Amino acid sequence: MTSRGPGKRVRKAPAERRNEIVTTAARVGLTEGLECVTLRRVADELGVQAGLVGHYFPAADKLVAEGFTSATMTELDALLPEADAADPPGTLRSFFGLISSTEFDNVSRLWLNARHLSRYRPVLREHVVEQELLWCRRIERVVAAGVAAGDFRCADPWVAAVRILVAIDGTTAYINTSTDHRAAATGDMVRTFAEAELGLAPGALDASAAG
Amino acid sequence: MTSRGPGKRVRKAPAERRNEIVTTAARVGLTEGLECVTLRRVADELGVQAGLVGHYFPAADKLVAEGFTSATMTELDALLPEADAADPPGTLRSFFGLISSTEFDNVSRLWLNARHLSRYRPVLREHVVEQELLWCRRIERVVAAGVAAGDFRCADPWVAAVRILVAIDGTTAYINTSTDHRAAATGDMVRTFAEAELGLAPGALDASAAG
DNA sequence: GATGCTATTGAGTATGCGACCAATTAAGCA
DNA sequence: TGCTTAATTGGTCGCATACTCAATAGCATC
Repeated sequence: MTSRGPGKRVRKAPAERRNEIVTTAARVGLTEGLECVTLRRVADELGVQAGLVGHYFPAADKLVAEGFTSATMTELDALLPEADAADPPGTLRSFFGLISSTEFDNVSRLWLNARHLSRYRPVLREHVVEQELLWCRRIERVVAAGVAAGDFRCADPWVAAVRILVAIDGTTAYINTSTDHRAAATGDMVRTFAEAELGLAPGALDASAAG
Repeated sequence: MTSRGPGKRVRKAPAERRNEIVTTAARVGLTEGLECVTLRRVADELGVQAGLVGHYFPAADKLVAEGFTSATMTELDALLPEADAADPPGTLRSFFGLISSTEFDNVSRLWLNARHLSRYRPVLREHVVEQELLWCRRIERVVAAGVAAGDFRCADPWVAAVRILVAIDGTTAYINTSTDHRAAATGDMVRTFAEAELGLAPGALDASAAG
């Protein structure tokens, strides 16, 4: 839909152009996979020539990596807004509710994608490691706040955050294969695991439960 | 090392040739990644022309899928031999010992690789789903045997097997990225989770412990 | 309105992939 | 021993990628 006639040029400020390139890369990466984030694909999406994208990203790896970071930062802010410090149990209830909906599927695919691709692309790997730490710290902060408020009970918020993320990544690992076969066994696994890890009663973090 | 002079032909029985092609694909896929399993790469490895591999696998997807299956079947037999039905706790102790060694890293990478690649390759996906079920059933059998012998206590061996695998896949998800950052928090997570799931005392499945 | 800077084009190179195929030749069989 | 079959060769083609670069043209400034 972003099509102009051939030859017609739209000249933009470098910062703006670069920004829309990264945003496009993020969208393509999130919906179709990081392998589809190519100079041509992003250029087509924006209705410009591939050479232009190549001008802003002389190494395509960097484009993929920045697209990934852009996508995950946006998603994290939607899942765990940095703003609300009050009511840690409510924050986690909302969080577990969101990640168990099908809208989170593309995010699961993106993480799986990025973690595998990091095997071959060092630039991407650095970004993935940084985002993993960022996500973990964001959860850690909520846990720590809950512990301080007397809502949660756990020895080490960092360890709890790591383990909760491990549980999440374990259940989402099957997003492209046998998700359905396992739904019965893993449906509430992450939430109940988190409740146990935080010294809560079963169901305490259930978003769909009354309360 | 598998180099012959140019033009020299070695004619083999179709079954034998096909078998060594699949075995080579498995090795390349396990050590370098399934993306490296190409007609040319496998042909070079065997010292034959690419056209020959294409003759046995008119669709390259099938080669990748069969290579994956070959690799995972071999690994599963090494981790959980079908033979030993006696001593379920001992079987699991050995299993957890093996998967926490660095020799299991390539297998972790392979699963991560295959689960992502399944997004784009339906033929591979079918094989991955089948292997996931196979691995799960193999664990389920050990759990069921342990329950029957009075060693373990759990409501549903299948559910327990699924959850143990989820824990494993969660911890191995970081194999290409920030494994080290998490080692402290996840080192014994799989084992202790399994012990809880099977109604065992902490450390009961520790291979390195005395006993 | 003219000028200079540079964002942007459009075509180029090189590499790797799967797929295809006629010619060759090794090996089994009559 | 000679014949037949088919495993194997050694190329080809089309397509997609990243990357390079001289030429072009939009925009701000004078």
